[in-house]
Amino acid sequence: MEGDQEAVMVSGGVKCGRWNPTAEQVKVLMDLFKAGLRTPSTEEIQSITSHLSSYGKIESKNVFYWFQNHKARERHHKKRRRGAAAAAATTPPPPVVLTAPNKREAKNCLGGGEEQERKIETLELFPLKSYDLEVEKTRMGRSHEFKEMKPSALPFFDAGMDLLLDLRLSFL
Amino acid sequence: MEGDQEAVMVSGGVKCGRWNPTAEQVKVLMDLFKAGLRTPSTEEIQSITSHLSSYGKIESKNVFYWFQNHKARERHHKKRRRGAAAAAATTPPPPVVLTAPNKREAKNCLGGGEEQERKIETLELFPLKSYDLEVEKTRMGRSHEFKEMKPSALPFFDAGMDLLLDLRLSFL
DNA sequence: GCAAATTAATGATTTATTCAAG
DNA sequence: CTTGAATAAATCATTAATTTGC
Repeated sequence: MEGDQEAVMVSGGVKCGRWNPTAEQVKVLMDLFKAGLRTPSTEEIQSITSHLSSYGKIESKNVFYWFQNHKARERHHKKRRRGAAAAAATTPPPPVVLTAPNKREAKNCLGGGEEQERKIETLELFPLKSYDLEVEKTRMGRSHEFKEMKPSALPFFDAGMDLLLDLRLSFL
Repeated sequence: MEGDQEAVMVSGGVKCGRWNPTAEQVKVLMDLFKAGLRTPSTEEIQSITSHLSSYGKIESKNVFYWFQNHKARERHHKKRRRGAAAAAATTPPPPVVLTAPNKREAKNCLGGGEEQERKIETLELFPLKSYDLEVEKTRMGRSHEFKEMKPSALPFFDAGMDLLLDLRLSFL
């Protein structure tokens, strides 16, 4: 039961309900998640999407939503846990806690500070972005230090033309 | 005190913090909002952005965020009502309340159902998309009727190719 | 009168809820 | 019931107003 999950939409009848992830796709996504990826950047999303497209139809937004939902539901499931003995020993401690270039600075915490953000260090699933670059990007970081900063260090404000819809994806 | 709000960034020093709307830009946006536009579609956003770019630097996401924030804050301000005669004549009742092709179906309501969704019928600010088309688009509305619906009817994520970063912005 | 410090607005991001397809 | 998709509410962060001391 794992060989024909794709090829249901986009065949001729323009039948495109919602994305139905393939087993392989889910596996990769899950691996990435387990590795610590929570909020992939635009570039990461694109990269992931690109690679996952080999397994079947997929769009950037699917990847985006997947991480969003998975993250949210992971938390929610821990709190509810149908039965009783729930979040007792069900909380597998975060694997790696390296630099967190994606979050603000470190965030003043908000929900209470349950689980800090965690970031991957080396994901060998496929060459994503070379995470070092993220340190430079740092979203927008301290923009008050723009003094001598080169434009390359900027996020990607370049845009150049909204004609191509260069919307971002960094929400969350 | 109102003629030099632009031309502060994008001059040569690559100084681009956050978008700072021009008076004209704000005016147009405000007009659109007053006309009833609350959650513009991608195409509308693009069109608006395109037209507003004549007044100064602007990106699609700015337009998107603007509507989002303005909508949210309009509601919030009504509940709090700071001083007394603050927004006295600042709250003009909704002008037109035609079809609501943008929302789901009619939504089960959520906040309580204060003000129903309202939609513009004819915005003569500039030829947007020809709102008739919206009836077809209907965001996603009854997506269970996808039967013969063309992919063009999809929200906006149509994508076609993530290679060009056609991510959307409809979260939130 | 102006520039640093403080506050008020509001642009941008994240989290929580909701809806609906499978 | 599970989960992809979408929206609204809450939050953070930066810019403009405004105030204050000189």
